[in-house]
Amino acid sequence: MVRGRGHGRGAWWQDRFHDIGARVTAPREVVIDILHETNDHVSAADVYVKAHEINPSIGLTTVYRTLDMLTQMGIVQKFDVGDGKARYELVNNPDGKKHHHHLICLGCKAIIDYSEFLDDELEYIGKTQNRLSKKYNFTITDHAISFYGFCERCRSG
Amino acid sequence: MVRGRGHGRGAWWQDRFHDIGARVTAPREVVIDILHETNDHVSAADVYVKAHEINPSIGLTTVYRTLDMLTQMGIVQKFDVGDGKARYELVNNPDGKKHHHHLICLGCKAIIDYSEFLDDELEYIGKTQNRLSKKYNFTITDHAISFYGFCERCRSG
DNA sequence: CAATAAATGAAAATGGTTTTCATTATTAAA
DNA sequence: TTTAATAATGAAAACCATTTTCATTTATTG
Repeated sequence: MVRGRGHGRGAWWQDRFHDIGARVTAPREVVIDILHETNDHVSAADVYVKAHEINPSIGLTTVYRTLDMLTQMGIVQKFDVGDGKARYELVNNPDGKKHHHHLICLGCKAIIDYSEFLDDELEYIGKTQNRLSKKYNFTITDHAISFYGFCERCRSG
Repeated sequence: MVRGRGHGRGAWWQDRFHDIGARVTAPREVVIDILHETNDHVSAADVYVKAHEINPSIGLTTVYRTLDMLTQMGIVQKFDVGDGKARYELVNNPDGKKHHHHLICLGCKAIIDYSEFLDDELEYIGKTQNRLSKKYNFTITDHAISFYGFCERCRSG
């Protein structure tokens, strides 16, 4: 069965949209395509610039609305580095990038992705998630681990 | 040796200030006192309201500046729930509250603190932190673990 | 094809955070 | 102490990411 990275009728995320009664529209396709093609942690403005190149009629408002919707659906993770603008990235998913976490420099706000040591993580997170969801009667859909500190540059600066 | 919760001359954080050549001023004392007395995740505005009750001459700008400074020093952790305002809380410290992490509801943005299962965490985080700081030549000063999902209310809603 | 409802974009409004700058308070020096 | 140098403060203005409003367009349903 061919599914791959294509976005034809039936791409995985379109099913998710249909499930909740949301329409699959051109602007939404563009935004999701951009997220797929990016390995960065993009801001809404970043997405807007790229979307605008592809289709100048797409407005910033729609980008925000789409990113919010995707976040609500758990398709995108929104997070904050501390520089005043939210960042977005695709959550682990059939087509998406590998599960990873962040190393954030408090000096220059640089973000390093790491995806090593996932075995240990899986064990720890799985166990903890189970215990927490029981204890607090909470449906857990995602998690984030961030380490803060200083990169070499900012340490010596 | 009595240290307790007092903030007389020599309180732990004042030493930190002196170390970096920052002055110990009345507004800064007020802000730090407020953080000590709060178990919540306060916004800058929250701190401002309380500070203003204690000393009406304290301005919002100074609250922001003090919180930023404390964040830079690693005394306070700044984080974002996704509702547009930054939250602040004291990091684990001699006087501070217990090490904990967050369970964040994507529906109502409620934040549940949990501090259970710290033994497992200590093991996992300690190991991972070591490996990461070596591999990425990064000085790690702090970490955050957040679980996202839906509380009972928002799940059934 | 018509009717209904959802989605969109432009512009304006919002609101948290930062900057500016003149004043005040703190520290170090004499 | 008093004074000089410098850091910190507060009010107001500026900033800027995000949200709201609303008239228009587009997608679905019958």
